Amino acid sequence: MSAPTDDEAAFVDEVAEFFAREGLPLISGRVLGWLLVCDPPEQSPAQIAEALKVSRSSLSTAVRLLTPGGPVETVRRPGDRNVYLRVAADGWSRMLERRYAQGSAFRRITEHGLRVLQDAPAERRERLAYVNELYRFLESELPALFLRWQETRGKDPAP
Amino acid sequence: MSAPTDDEAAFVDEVAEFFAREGLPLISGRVLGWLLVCDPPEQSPAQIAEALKVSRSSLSTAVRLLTPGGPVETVRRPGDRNVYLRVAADGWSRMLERRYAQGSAFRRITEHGLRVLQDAPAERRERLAYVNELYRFLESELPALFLRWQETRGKDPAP
DNA sequence: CCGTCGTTGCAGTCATGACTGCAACGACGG
DNA sequence: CCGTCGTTGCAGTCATGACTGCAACGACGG
Repeated sequence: MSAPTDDEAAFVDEVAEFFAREGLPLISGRVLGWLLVCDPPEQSPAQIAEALKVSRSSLSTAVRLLTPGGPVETVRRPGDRNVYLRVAADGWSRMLERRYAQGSAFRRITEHGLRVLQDAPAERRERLAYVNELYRFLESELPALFLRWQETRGKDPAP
Repeated sequence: MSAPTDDEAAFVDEVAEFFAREGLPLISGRVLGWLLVCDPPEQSPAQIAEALKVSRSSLSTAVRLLTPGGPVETVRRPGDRNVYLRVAADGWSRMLERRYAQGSAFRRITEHGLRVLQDAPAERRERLAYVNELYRFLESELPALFLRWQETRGKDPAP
């Protein structure tokens, strides 16, 4: 109940490994994986720390990376001092949306570069201008993509 | 000519910093930034190493991360033993496409998780099933997005 | 054949950050 | 008021990987 089976542990590690390649600490990834399969689906930090065999302090910092606007949300129950964590209904698409939105930061960098080359011949600015256009294209198209997702599937998040 | 101006160096570092956050080594990011603005646009490894003040060996390994199917390509000129590097005309969208395609790896992980929960009640599988659907959605939509980009803009890459 | 170039491997340095374990704190239900 | 919980800060360990500098090599134009 509070400990993962071998198969579940293997899955948890796969998830962690995947997100580690994207810069997330290993423990954060394991929390994410565990919250996807654990039973019950809402667990207190203490339960998670025990299930994953990690110290409470590192769990606390690991959760902080997942919870403000991320794929994990916090639940409080009246008359219960414990805090519970669970995967947020729409948190995953929010996370991906935010990751893709990172591209606009790079769009701004390319525009800085174009300002630096302000007086250079057009042919020298071409490379940067091309990349800038690509990011502007994605920036204009991706929100519509996620909107379409919300419409088809994301409408019915459980309370 | 072979050394960046202060403004160019600042731009190069911005690019490097951005890609460093995505797991790319600092030097690789600086090479990428430099190749976006340098003059001439094609430079030999020796020239780049001098412009960026890095050792040739680390430059060589840094370039390897950018060049096989990445945003940088290698050019050889007949009667010239030097190798030249430049940003590939369509390399940038290829790079992003590949990055987004990474999602299918995670889709496979979610399917592994669903197999692990094969005998669990449907309500417990819900969380994973939702994430799985989201990745399947993106996997089906993103290729069309890049295709549209190729059609509108990517048609005329310089030889 | 000589000299330069790009690559690769290796030893070694250095910075970073993930993680643990402990202590201290505020919150809060009993 | 007591006890547990979650959080935060801190010191300390450990692994990783980025980078340098050197040596060795093959390729190749002169």
